[in-house]
Amino acid sequence: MADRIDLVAILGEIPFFRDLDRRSLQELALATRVLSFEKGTDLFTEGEPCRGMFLVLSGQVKIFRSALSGREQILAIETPGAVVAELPLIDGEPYPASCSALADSKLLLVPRDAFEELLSRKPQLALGVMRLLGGRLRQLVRLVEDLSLLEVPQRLARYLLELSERRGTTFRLDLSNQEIAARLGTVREIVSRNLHRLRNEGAIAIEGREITILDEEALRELAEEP
Amino acid sequence: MADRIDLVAILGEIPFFRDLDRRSLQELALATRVLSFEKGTDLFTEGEPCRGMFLVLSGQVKIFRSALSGREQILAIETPGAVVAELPLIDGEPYPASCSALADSKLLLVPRDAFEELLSRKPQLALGVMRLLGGRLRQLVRLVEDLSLLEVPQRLARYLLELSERRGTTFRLDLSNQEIAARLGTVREIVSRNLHRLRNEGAIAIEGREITILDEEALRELAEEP
DNA sequence: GGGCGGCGATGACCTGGGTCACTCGACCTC
DNA sequence: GAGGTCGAGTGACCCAGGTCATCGCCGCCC
Repeated sequence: MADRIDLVAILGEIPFFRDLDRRSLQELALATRVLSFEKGTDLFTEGEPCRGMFLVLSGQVKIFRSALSGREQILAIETPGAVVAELPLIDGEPYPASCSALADSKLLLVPRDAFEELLSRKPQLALGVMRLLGGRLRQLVRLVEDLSLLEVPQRLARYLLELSERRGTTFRLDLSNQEIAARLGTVREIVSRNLHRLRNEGAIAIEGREITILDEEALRELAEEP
Repeated sequence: MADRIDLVAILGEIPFFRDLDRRSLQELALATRVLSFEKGTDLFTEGEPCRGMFLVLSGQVKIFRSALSGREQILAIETPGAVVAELPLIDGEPYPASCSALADSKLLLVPRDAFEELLSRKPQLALGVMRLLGGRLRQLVRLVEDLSLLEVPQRLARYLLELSERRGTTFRLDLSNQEIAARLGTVREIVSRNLHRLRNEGAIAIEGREITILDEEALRELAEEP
């Protein structure tokens, strides 16, 4: 029961459930289930029919597409508070990408029918979904631009700048080179080499997985288009 | 006046205006303006604040991001009946990409405030917008996958298959190599070479800008991941 | 009719970055 | 403490595809 109370509070925090009345939140909470995933396990796979949408409670998950060759491209990494897989839920199509846990994670599963029922009763919910999709769309447009119009060193520089913006001038890489590569659209070795190139040029310092931005200006310069 | 009647009919055809009542359609039509763009002219540029959303009446427009180098990546090509630039309209942010006319085109401009006003009065409109955004999102996920996980010959093969699906086994390329390249994420020369490679392998025939698919099986094979 | 601009084709060249093959160190387990 | 696993680092090699330069065709406009 204490559990249930928590859920209502948590649901209320999600941007697009925020202005739902308490009663609806409670009903929604009841339809919902907490699932745990160990690091490395799949939540769902591209093409699978949709079970429902997830809400990240703890941990971290990646959304990605993978090639037969084994290479994969990460579309997004989601942390607590984020919603995952709302898209198949609204159009009824299969999941467009796969999702797996980057760390041990707990997710709340919102089953499809519960959400649909709620949506039909509270059409203003669609406004929130709309904004969420809008955000994703902008993110993907940026990704497309990176992949198509920039070279790897620039993508890496942008990635590091992004991290330092959120976590200060010195921070630790919480992803393996493998995963950074999957995010940037390249392979492990190239990430390694380019990190060291940046170090040799004096732009950053590396100690284990700790990165310190030494010359932000240089990084920004590098992050510009050619 | 005849003009006005037409607009109502046209608006009614758009998926997410379809179940709007006649009165709202008429009001919307009144707020709206038809604009003409010559081939090659810009409708808007990335980063610009949003004037409103467009509805393609005739012609064809491309949505793209461009690099300083002059290279560009086409995100989508929109034909009559399609809606363009709904995203900045719903989140209030600037246009995320540029848009220009691939052919002489007429577009209907739906000003931001008219749409917002309508949306707030008819929240179920958001359902349609939601579906529209969902479609775009799927499209972009596919684009990301193509760019990151496939090589140019595969992208080209997929592109040709896509065209032939819509227009039969023989069709004409209505885009220049330049633009096909921008769509596939490469450059003009590479498109030219790969088209001829496909011809040499007997998969297609080329006569000017007419393409005939000779060996669909081979094309499909090539379009597979490596 | 001659000159010009746009587009496609094509050869020569270059290089970013992907692939392969190892090595090394950290950590875990038996 | 031997062996196994996992991730990082690195050198050697290679090739898809991007760049540059040139040519030829067609249509258009003085």
